[in-house]
Amino acid sequence: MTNAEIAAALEELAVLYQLDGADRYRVLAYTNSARTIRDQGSSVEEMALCGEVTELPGVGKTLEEKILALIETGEIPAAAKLKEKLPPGLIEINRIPGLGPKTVRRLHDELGVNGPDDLREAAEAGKVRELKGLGAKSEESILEGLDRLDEEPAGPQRKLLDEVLPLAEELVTALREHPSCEQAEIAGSARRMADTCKDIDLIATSRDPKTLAAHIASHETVASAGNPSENGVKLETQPGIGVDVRIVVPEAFGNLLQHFTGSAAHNTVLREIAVSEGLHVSEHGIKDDSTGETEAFRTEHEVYERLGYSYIEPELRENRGELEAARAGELPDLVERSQVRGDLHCHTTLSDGQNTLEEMAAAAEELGYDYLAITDHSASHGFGDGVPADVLLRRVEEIREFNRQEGRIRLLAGSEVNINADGTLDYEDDVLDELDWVIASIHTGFSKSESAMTARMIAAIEHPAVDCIGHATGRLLTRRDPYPLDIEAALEAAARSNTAFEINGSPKRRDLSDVHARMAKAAGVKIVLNTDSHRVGSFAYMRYAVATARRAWLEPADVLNTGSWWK
DNA sequence: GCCGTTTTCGGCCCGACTGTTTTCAGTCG
Repeated sequence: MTNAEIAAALEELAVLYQLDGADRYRVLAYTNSARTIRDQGSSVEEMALCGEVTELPGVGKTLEEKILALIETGEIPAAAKLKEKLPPGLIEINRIPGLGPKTVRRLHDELGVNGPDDLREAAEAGKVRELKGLGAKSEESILEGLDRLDEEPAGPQRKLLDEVLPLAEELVTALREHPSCEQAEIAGSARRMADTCKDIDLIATSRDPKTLAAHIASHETVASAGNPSENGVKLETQPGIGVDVRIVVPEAFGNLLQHFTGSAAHNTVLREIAVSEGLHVSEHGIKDDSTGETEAFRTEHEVYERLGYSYIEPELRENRGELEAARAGELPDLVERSQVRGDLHCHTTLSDGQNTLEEMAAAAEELGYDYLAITDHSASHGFGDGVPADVLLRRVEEIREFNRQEGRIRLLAGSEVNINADGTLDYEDDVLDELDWVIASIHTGFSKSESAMTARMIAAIEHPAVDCIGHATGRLLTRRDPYPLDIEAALEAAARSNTAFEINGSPKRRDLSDVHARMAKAAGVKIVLNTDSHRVGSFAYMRYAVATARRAWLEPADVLNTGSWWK
């Protein structure tokens, strides 16, 4: 059972408890533990079976028992029991924005609503507005919510970071250009460079906040806007991405930025610790119990300093140990984009790329790189663009020829070799020996068992010609789950055989993930930051590879391509 | 349900907005 499946079961139980009217802190305990479990890189099932699951923060005896029952029987008895009492349709309507568990429960108890169909019927008959505390507006928004539920049965789709960031940057520029704006920044998950974002958070300071809010609400990308107020405005953009703009006075810019950068988990724990020290943290400032005064700060550095931490980079703010490390002065010196000296994964027109070798080389020179590995697909790659061994060897000659030119980027003759179903590679060893750089990747046969996939990958890792494993888990964010793989076993093998793993910077991959890349570092495996570019424009994806590396706490020394060509 | 340098009970982050109400509960981030 995967961590995601365990987390989903606990989240479902949290919703059921909520609908059942349970104490909110009990519900919170389930939600928090679900998040912790989803964030774990290694198998929580294994931890549970070894009796170690209570070592996870927020997981105690009761949760251990429920997780074990889930693993052994496929369900949690408490959840099964609640499901008999509460129709599954209630969980469904609980997803309607503005409809929380309390209201859902009342709709069930007082109107006999068991799901979306009942709810629609009751709303259309004007029954909902008769409930105390609900009125015509609530009824209307419920009907709208029901329509949207039909449109998006899987729930609101999170957007990839590269869909969100350019829009966020455009809007923040528009804010800065307004005369009443003093400062504006992107906050939220986009600033933390998360894999996906639900919406965009922008923050700004102004002496005339209402005017600034109205200004941004009239931006050309905005489809509709809420009421601009002193505190900001909510926007819905043409691409369907929601934007939350918050505005405060300049004196509290640091507090606001810290608050809205999050994550929720980071802020919650930060505030809990602060409370135990007599301090109350909010977006407006830090209130000190001993003086009763609230102090505002212009910068985040000052906010963290006041709370006893060194400055924590946004990418680290996920409650994954950064607060403890910041107290102890043990935060990593994170790798930066400017330290990357070459890209070691790209394709040309020889396989499925859109640009020629010369064009890719010139683009990499533009970026100031010292070297670029040309890694077209190998012999058996599907889609009719495989590269037979003799064609590859001619390409190697071409690259040697290129490298004889004075003053040009150093090209590495490489390949992205397919890992066959049996763990062998699809070029002969004598062909691989001609190459400077070999990435091995799995492109087919994702449906095998975990043990088969792991054995297959370890065979490739241990192949003496393989330098690096490409997009190791095969995940496509928001579209395809990773294939089953024992990542710990793979990393152990890689550490033994001195094989690197890439962080593939394509925004739809980000593979290795931040969690896995951090495990790689702990296992002593070197990381390569790559773009897997199929056209010159995609070299810009290095930004996302670096972002994942930073979220994985990687320092320059953990990343091979911060150095000169070493082979 | 979890947790502990206020430790085995009694707490548990903070504030804005919405829709409904004349002071607030529920929801959201």
